[in-house]
Amino acid sequence: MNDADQYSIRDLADEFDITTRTIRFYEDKGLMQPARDGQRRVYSKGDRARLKLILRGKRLGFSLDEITQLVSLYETPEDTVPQLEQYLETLRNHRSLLEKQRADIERTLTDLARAEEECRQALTTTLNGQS
DNA sequence: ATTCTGACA
DNA sequence: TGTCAGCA
Repeated sequence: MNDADQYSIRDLADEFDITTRTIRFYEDKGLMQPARDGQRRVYSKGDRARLKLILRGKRLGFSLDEITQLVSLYETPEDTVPQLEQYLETLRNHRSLLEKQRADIERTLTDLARAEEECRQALTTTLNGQS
């Protein structure tokens, strides 16, 4: 089911070490729209490239929503400038999200350190009182 | 044998 | 995303 530029869902699943379920999952999310041979899904080289992009986005920590934006860009090699600008915006939004999460983590860390210190003091105070 | 859709102890 | 079911 291969050789030319046609791939079965299994060909892609094996190639990218993912399950066929995962590929269908991405399709449900609108990330891919493979051709059909009756009910069977038939993937082109373009579909394979798209899946590659989806997987790359996932590795970079992008949400499926962000990946959807990135994939849509790939689908239109035409207007380069607008694409790059949109891509840049997606990257900025992602950076913004990560920085917010980092800020939240740091805040939680300081709160944790404070609680820990209060706990230590309460503990030593109690021990002193008992001895 | 393999894929597909739908569903969820 | 896994998995099981009931089809084709």
